[in-house]
Amino acid sequence: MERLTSQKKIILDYLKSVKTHPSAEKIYLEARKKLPQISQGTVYRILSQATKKGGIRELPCKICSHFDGDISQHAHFSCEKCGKIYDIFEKFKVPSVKKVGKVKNYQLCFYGICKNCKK
Amino acid sequence: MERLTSQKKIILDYLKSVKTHPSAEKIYLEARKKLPQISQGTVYRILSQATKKGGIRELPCKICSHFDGDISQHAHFSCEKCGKIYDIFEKFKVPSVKKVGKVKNYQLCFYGICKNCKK
DNA sequence: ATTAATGCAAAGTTTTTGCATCCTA
DNA sequence: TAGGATGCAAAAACTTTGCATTAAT
Repeated sequence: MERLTSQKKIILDYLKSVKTHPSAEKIYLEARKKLPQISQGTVYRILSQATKKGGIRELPCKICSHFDGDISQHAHFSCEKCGKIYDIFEKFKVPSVKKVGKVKNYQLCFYGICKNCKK
Repeated sequence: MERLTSQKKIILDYLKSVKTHPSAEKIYLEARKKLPQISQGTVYRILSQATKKGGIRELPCKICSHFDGDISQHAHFSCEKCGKIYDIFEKFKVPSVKKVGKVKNYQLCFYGICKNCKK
């Protein structure tokens, strides 16, 4: 049976508390503030386990994966300049793709320059 | 000024000719059939250059990037079992995200099990 | 007590890069 | 023939993994 360790709690609590879609590296650095001896391997293991279980969501991106503690269906906007990932909660109609297969989930991501960087 | 080399031609021609969204590794192996001495570094350089110029599109995925020679706006279905990436040409309405920033392009990808694997 | 989970470090993958050389324009 | 592009190999970046040890149940 799965055990709730302090490492797991700290990582998942952090992920649920932020809206910044942090990378594994960022999560590791953040967790280390509370648990200085935590290792990157553990962070990767916990993140991949939680993703598999569906408790969090992984956002595949060119450089490295980012993680989202909010598993409600929503889209993202990724700024190509500052790297920030914004949440997009506006509703949108997705096409039916039953012909191709059974969809478990999907990802919609916009790429561009955010307002902050455009100034 | 940019030069058209045989390496570039072979890679881009290949990408335009297939509908399989090959990975960089696959493209390298394919290109090597025609140009045995081509190197992986060159393949990566050509792909990233063409992506930047907008001639091809990169599909970021967990394991490694895949590339699409079709830059028309369309969605994808990624089979979690066989790894195949299908094209979805059905139209769909995307939300306006002007509040967040200027969108250059976007990516919509469905994840699930394809009909072929479900059999 | 069991045994799942961790820390550590080594190894695995994918991608990038420096540099001498080559070849397109 | 100038300088952009390549091949090669080394290095960087990200992630996974084996194993002895720790700690949750």
